[in-house]
Amino acid sequence: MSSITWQTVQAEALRRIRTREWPPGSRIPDEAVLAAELGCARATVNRALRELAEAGLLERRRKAGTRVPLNPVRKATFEVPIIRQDIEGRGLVPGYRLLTRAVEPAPAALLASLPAGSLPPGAQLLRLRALHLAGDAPFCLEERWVNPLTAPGILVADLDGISANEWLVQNTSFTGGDIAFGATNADAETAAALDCPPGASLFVIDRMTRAGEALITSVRLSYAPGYQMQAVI
Amino acid sequence: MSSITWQTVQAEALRRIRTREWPPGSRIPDEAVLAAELGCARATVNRALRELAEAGLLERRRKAGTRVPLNPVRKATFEVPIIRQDIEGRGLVPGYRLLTRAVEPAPAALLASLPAGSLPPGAQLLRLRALHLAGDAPFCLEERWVNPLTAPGILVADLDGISANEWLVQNTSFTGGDIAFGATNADAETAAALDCPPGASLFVIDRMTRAGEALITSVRLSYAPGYQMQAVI
DNA sequence: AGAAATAATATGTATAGACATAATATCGCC
DNA sequence: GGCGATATTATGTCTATACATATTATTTCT
Repeated sequence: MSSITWQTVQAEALRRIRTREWPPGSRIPDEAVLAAELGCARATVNRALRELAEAGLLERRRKAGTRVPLNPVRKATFEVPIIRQDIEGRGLVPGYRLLTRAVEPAPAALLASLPAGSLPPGAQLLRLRALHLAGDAPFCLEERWVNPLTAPGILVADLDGISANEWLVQNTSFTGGDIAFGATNADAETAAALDCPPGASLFVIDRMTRAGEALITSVRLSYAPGYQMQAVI
Repeated sequence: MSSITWQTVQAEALRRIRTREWPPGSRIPDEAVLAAELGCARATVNRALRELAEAGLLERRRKAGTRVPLNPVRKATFEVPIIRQDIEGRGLVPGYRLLTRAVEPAPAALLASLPAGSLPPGAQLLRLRALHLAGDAPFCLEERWVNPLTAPGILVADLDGISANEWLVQNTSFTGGDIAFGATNADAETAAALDCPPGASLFVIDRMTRAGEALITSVRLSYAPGYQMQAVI
């Protein structure tokens, strides 16, 4: 029909940014002007530019207009797959083994890393250690604390066959959380579990999820040496 | 006025997903139905649900309707800051030191990791090794290959005071790339540069950016022990 | 001059209506 | 029953218009 889609407009805007027809730091024409120039409605231009702004390629402010940032802060998006799906996606057969299971008071190290109010004083948490396998090889060691108050049913759930993460995804509703990536040298216990030399460099994900203010679960995933996590820019 | 914004609709949809009023696997009401129920236009519902689908919390297909996925693949977005800004954001004073600079043929290891056509046969690349400092402490070792064909001017650029990354961001236009995170044990040379024990576990980012098919730059960033990268879910 | 009130303006968003598109369901035919 | 053509349907998108909102520019007042 009109053949001018928001994708068309977006591509054209991208082209002008990349060719420096719109140089870094400069202000670009108003939506209304672009709409007239490109022959489409302002809403179409709006959608195109809004998405570019969300991606960090433009900066928009009411009344001040739209500018090409001098130092674009590019945003990358990555998917946080369930480990089983991650393994399957690599063409391997996923396995899961629960190593230890206990109910313990929250350790000081965990309490220190949480904002106040995440846990009631003296809270008892479910502590899990489990190993994810890819084929016959260890893939990832999971060390997890679960708050039974926000994950009711976890204490009686059968976690021998299903990963706690999958149980939580299906049975709780989190409203937020954060995630951090890092690296650490394998300690003796971890090395034994992952069947790698002590001191080997492991990719580590620390993840915390909340329901409102309250902690649902905190987990550290230590991946076997060589693991890489991919993302697109 | 109407007071029903797309954010309102989105929040309500999120609530229904979280409370399992819309259980995993189920199909949710059509846009038109929701619009009537909530008292807004279909376009408003569309924007709310579209964003949830982009975040992985809903699955939408024409004619088939909208469903709550059984296994939501949550997507997390993180910002890829310029290292200098990363250091400043941690409240430290950034520093930069160019260690070595040479023009060499592309090494086999790099060629192997690139798709065919990324580089002409026998291409000469600029090889850089540089150290980023936070205060007086080493922060990150940068090992980079730059393709002068897609980064014209790089061979005569003054890279002693400015990071090659910043030069590239300001002087080239990339159309895509990919990024991978991993961990590795510090080799002797890297350990010396980062002032850490050999074998220490380092967080590593491998990043490649392209202009169309052609390589612009490939870089490995090895962060000093203890570095963590944060993201929000 | 400096501060406070006011006007102007670009983006942000809502709406109703229309058509496009992809996927599914149904019908007719062999 | 199986297959292919056709109808149906939910989402995807564009348009024109209107009003909201944040921010900047201007004017007015002291």
